[in-house]
Amino acid sequence: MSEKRSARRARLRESLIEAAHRRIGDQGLAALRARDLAQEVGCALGAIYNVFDDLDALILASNLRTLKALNEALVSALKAVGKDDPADRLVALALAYADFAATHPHHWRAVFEHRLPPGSALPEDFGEARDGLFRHIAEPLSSLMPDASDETLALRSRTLFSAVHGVVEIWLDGRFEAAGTETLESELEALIRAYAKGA
Amino acid sequence: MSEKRSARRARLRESLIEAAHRRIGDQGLAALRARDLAQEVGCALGAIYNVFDDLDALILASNLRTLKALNEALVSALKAVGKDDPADRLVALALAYADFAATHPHHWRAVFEHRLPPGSALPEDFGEARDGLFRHIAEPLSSLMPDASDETLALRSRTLFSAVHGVVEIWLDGRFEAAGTETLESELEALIRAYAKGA
DNA sequence: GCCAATAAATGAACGGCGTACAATTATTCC
DNA sequence: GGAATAATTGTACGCCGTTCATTTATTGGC
Repeated sequence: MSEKRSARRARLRESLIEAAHRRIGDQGLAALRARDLAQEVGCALGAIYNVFDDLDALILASNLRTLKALNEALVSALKAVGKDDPADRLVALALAYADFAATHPHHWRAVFEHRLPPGSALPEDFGEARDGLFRHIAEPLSSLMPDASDETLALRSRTLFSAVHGVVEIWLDGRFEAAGTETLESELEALIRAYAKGA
Repeated sequence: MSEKRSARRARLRESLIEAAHRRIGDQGLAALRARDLAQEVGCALGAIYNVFDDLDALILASNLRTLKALNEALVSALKAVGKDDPADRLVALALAYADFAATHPHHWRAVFEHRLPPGSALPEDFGEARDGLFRHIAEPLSSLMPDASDETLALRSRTLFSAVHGVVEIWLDGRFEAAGTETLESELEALIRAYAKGA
């Protein structure tokens, strides 16, 4: 059996992703250092590049975890709210999104801050995980706009997601005086209720 | 007269800001290099640090220009639209914002991408220029929500700005398939019309 | 169980970055 | 004109991600 090799490889990959995820959560993406990671997982500096093309690939792996955790948070928020009122469901999604961002600010920021070098494309699974976020919105939105085609529904979903994201982003940004989370939540709710009412 | 000294100083500052602004516009913030700047304006590498504390200060100076240009774009958009319908005015603002971002993507991104080292605060004039953007929104919004207090009006302005910003950001982001500008514009208009109708 | 073949692990070294600094040159003021 | 002062210079430092020749461990055939 040639298990020992691939098993060690997999274990190192896993340790590195874990360490990177933890460090990003603690200190933010900008504080991530290859040398720190190597020391933390107990491998040589060069060993990182044996299991990852570069740090970008490692960051993407960590960010993928964040996206999956975020997705789960949205799913359970949808489970906890009534199925009747689509506006309620949209509000629940937005509040869950804001709560996740406020609870894991560094992880959440890392997903949107990180930029690949120009020319390289996002891996497929990452794009899929991101698109999955939009889809949660499409369902209640279709109740709200019964005449809309699937295409415009997809567009509107992405737009509404982006709007909520923008509000959360600017409200949680350190450059603005940090307002209480209650303010953010009531603002989000006001935005979405108005939008739902007008749609 | 001790003009020669301060005049030279001012000229160097100006040249550096100009060069940085141009380079950011051409290649983006991430491609900005102190050595390139020094070569472009014809001064020594160390001379930069004689007129700026560090590159962050220079970037902030360039970003301040961007903010001022953006502000002017919003002002002239408001001039070109009727004063009657507040929804029209909000739409005009949003479209002008999107147009500016699409026309000067690197400059626009630099304003929001750039992060100061933790602990240091934004200069006053920068914060003022940024807050000025919100104020354009407050005016039509107050017509839309005549019962709202000044405080909630300020909050709603910031929220609506953030929402529009988020939509533009995610639509112009290279990580998403770039849709046509018309799509972005129609999405923004739909978002704001619905919001205005429901408010 | 041994031995080539092959993959993995190592850490010193590379090139590029922002910034600091001692030495040099220019400007100011009396 | 010359002492005092400020600006300019470019080398050098420390840190970064990444590479690579070398060493070490694992594998599959006999």
